[in-house]
Amino acid sequence: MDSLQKAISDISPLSAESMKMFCSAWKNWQVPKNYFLLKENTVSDYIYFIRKGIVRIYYFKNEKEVTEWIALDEQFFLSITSFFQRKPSHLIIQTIEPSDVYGIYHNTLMALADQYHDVERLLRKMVTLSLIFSQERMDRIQFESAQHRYEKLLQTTPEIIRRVPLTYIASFLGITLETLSRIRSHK
Amino acid sequence: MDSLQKAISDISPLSAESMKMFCSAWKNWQVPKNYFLLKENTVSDYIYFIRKGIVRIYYFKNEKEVTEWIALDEQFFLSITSFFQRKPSHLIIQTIEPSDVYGIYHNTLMALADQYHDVERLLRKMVTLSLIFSQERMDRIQFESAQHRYEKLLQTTPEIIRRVPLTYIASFLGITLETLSRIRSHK
DNA sequence: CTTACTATTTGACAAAAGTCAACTCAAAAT
DNA sequence: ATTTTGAGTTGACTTTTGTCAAATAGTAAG
Repeated sequence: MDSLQKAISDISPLSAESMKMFCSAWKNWQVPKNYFLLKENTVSDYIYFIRKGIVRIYYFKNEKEVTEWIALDEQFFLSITSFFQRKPSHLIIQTIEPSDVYGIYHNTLMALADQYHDVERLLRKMVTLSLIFSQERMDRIQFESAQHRYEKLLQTTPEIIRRVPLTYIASFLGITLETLSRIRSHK
Repeated sequence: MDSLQKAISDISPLSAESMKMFCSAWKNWQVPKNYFLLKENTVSDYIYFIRKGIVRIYYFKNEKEVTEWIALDEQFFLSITSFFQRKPSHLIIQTIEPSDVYGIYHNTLMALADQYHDVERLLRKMVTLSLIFSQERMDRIQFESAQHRYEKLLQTTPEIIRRVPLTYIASFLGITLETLSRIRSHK
């Protein structure tokens, strides 16, 4: 529970009581490789935190898989649209490695956010951080070459390249597997 | 003040007291065309609401203007990074038409969010909505053809195409002016 | 009504990335 | 040990969009 608690505190401090209530609301699962945390057309009930392992979040667009996000190392992740709007998800969340995952149930979280002002604030800050990531990512995808995007990923999260199959990395970078392969062989 | 209040209520209801305090915290400006609401390298102090008029939010990338967002018709807008992280903005916000604009000051908003739980919740919901837009936009830019993106914009917000110069629309769609011109002439 | 300026269009060519198919290599299964 | 399978690479070719330059249309100012 320790690393989750730290991740929370890093985003926004909570009072002792809120922290106690909030932390104890998370469930923990040990899930194998290729396990589905969220299946297509299901309403997503959890915000997750990955303590160890890797998951990818993807969807199908014209029969092809598009990787929207890859989470590892003490990161939070969720299907934003489905979780907050309570709609069936077009996103799929699947582990890439055996993983140690925490999750907080939608209704539980919302009840806590209603009850504790500081939990609501924490939630707001979490969403704000996601938004900042999302904008940065969009900027990169729109205006930087595939090569540059790959190099950036290599620089910021080399872990991903070591632990995730290239097919997924390619689609995370918004390019085809072949293009990625060519970029990699250029030196 | 009416249309602002409606826009707020549509996102999240506020108690009578919160609503009164919150609404009265907004300032109003009538600004001419081409007016800068936010200049480069300035910390952004406001969340804005545009009651009438149009603004565009853009930045420079390799000496070229990139339009990140175009807001019109009762929309909220802001420089997310700068406003929330209190960092000088690489974004520029400029009106495209004479506009009727409301703004709430950073410290005022944060004080209200601290004081009133429901204002914090409203803020969280606003950020969540932005995040959903941002993700949808990224998906479109990454996986739909320029033509498709243009048609979608034409369908959803034809207002923008009527009232905004094509240069800005092109860069909002993530394409060059020439490409946009060709798409338009194809029928 | 002209001039000057800006916005938009068009053409010729180049670059980036995608598509499809064949091939290599290594790991897993028999 | 051999076969099967899946991941990744490579080649040839196509498509989409960008770039640069020139032409045209549109608008505002004198």
